[in-house]
Amino acid sequence: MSRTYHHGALAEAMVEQGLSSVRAQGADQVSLRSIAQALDVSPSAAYNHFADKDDLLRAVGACGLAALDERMARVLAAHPADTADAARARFSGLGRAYLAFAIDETHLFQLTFGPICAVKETPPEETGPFCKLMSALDDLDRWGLLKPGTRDGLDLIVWAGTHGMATLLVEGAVPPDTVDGFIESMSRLVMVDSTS
Amino acid sequence: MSRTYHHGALAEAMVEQGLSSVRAQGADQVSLRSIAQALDVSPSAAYNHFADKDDLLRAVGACGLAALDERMARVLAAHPADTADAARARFSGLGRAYLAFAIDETHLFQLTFGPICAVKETPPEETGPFCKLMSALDDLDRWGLLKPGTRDGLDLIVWAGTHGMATLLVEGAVPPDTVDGFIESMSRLVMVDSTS
DNA sequence: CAGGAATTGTGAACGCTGTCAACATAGGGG
DNA sequence: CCCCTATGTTGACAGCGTTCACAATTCCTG
Repeated sequence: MSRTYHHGALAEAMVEQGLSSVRAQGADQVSLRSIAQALDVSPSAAYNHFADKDDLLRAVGACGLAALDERMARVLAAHPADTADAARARFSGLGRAYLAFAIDETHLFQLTFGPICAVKETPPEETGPFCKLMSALDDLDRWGLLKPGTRDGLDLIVWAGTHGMATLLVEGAVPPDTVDGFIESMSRLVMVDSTS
Repeated sequence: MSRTYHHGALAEAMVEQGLSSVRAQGADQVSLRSIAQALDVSPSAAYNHFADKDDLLRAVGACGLAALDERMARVLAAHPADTADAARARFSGLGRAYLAFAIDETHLFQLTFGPICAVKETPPEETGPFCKLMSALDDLDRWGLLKPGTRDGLDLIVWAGTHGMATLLVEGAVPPDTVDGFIESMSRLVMVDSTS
């Protein structure tokens, strides 16, 4: 019996199942056992591939970070950085993508940036989303669109602002229809006046 | 036996014990049973005062919000808003207090702004910390310290920025020694040039 | 091509958890 | 004085993460 005694790719399958379970119910409500059951596999099988439940959830969270990064990469692909307007579009587009991810992947966002998946290990300079945000600022600077003398420290302001707005959205402290105003205010604050 | 069959103030005692357990271990690691045990009380006693574990944790999280609010209130008390410099000090002081809370009450911060304690119910205009941040902006505006025409939308920028910086600190994505730079950049960005 | 080793699965068990129902105790108002 | 309500206890339940001993499969080596 059990022609498929070996699952073959249990690790990937569990991450995938974990991904959809987290999306559906939030990481707090997901149990290792339920993931195993959904795959017709005994719970202890997971321990051949992951150290413990948190380890599995970390893998799921990493997928979340990758999904966010992909959204932002799509924005960059859509706006080649060859004009000043494109640089503007890249900047606000990246912000919008970040916030859109928070809105329609709330649970995944919570896991990815939650206590379990400490970003501690990966320094910010190497995580895709932060890196892309920074390079968008560099683009703006290249086209002279930043207010003079403000480049220093702007990384942190923009990153914290965007990430903070995302968490406020996720917590429900602020409704989704405030996103447009936020992006516009942020742009006005950071960039030189566009009505010239 | 059991002279103290009735505890008398179990609800408050459980919140207090929950508070110190959360501070020590983080909300994820705290069990209802351990709180009851620390108070020499049976676990089910909790259900006379709280609907379930999350309800108890919400009460603890509310204490966290109150603690943050108190820190910010102390800043306001220390700087009466009667000069332009005081207005500046109130603004940056409130930001520093918010971030200091995130740094030395990490676990409590995570609970207070985490998935369990949805701020959803309490609209932002009524939560103390946000309200104080807003009024500090109004103070700056009154003294003509804001860049002209930027008042609108600044609420969200400043709130999201501060809260975002706090979560980055809590996640360990950014070290505590970046706080000074952040506050300074934020001030420079929001306020009119101070070297006049 | 045989056979042992490494990999990857199972099953039963442990202690812990949140929660509930049935019951016991205490204190206050008719 | 007695009952009612508030507040506590006891015991039980299902579900959880995790571990251990073991079985099935695959792979490498000789």
